Amino acid sequence: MKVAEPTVERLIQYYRLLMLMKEEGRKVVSSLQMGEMLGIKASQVRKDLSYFGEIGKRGVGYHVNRLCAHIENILASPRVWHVALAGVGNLGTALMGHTAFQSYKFSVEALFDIDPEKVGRKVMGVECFHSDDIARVMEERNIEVLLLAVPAAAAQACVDKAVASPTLKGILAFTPATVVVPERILFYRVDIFVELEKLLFFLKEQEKQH
Amino acid sequence: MKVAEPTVERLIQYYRLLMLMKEEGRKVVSSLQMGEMLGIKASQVRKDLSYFGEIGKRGVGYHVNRLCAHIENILASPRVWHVALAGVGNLGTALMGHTAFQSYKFSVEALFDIDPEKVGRKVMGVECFHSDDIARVMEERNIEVLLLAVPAAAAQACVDKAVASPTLKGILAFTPATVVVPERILFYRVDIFVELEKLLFFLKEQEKQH
DNA sequence: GGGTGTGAATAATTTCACAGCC
DNA sequence: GGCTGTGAAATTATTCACACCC
Repeated sequence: MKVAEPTVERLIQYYRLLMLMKEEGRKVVSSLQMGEMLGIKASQVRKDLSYFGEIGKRGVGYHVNRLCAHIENILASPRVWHVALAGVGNLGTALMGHTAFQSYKFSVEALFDIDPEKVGRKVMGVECFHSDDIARVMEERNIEVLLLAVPAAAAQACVDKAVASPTLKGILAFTPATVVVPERILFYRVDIFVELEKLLFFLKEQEKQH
Repeated sequence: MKVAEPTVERLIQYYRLLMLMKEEGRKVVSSLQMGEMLGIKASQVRKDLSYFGEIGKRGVGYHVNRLCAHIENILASPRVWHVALAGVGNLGTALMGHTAFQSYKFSVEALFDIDPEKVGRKVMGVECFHSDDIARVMEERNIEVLLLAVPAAAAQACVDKAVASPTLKGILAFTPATVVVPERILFYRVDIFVELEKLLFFLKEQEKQH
């Protein structure tokens, strides 16, 4: 069955919320309550959850533990993905240090940078290689996902090197740079400045209506 | 006229691309060429641009400088927004240090943290206050936008304090934490881990089809 | 020929509304 | 009475296809 991207995005949010509720010892939750906490309509919550079978109880709601396990199962990885991080600057370090980055779904198998201070060292327990060796190291270590946290000017060159490794399947970029990626590679982007621009734009629009 | 969010998002991308082309001295570009560089269909590019009047030339394409100025005008701020950054950790510092953060559209008027090492000091030229004083400082300095880069556990408390300032109009959050925000506040989120989860999810789905 | 602008068609996504069950 | 599950309706967003202009 094919699942739409907005649905996946919300499932992840439901899952996070349910984990919190689980910790609090909460047993049952309704679609309305979940929706209110996440800014989503109750009907949307129910629709999303209904794609994967009848998991709630009519007149009652959803059993927190059960729903949690259910979503976990939907989102589960068949195996641990090998990922690499290119760009061990402030942003890269912030990512690596983040608790949510300690996931059982992937393991960081290599770092890449061009700073001689970092190349050859281990940073947070992971070996750092020179960016020139991206293709070789990625292939050797069977790395499937590249996290791109390099400066904008270096982004395209990095991608071109990574794409040379037949193991590469997906890229998650943190750069505002425009990069061209072959069709076969899944490409996602987290763009802080686009979001900020959008926020300012709609703030302006809002203001226009007095 | 109301502009849809996906359109605004793409306009920002067109703008970035055009800036690069401008630097390269390129004079003219077609919707097909822009689309190819951004992974967007040519018809989508044309539709987006047509919302704001006829700016291209049939049989020729778009004049780079002219289109650039045109989009700049659409996205322009009526004034400089006052923003504050809560959470001066690795991520916050990475943000502040980023070149794209030096924008004429907003100015960072205050930082907030709870680390005594930082409170009372200036970090990258901006005063850092204790998070307890968020409401007061935001009101004093007429701060309209809060960038939230605090740890997940502190996010809701920070928002609650910020919301107490009548000057607050929008929040851009970098935390995966679920936070509840009043309706009147524009809320945007940049969620690295959601994007990573989505990437892994669709990688898995792709793999399922052998 | 080449490329825009745009109404119409299609596709994707959300919301409604209500039957059905606890 | 309360809340889920879900077709149908509504809304939103994308893509097509072609008239029109350079």
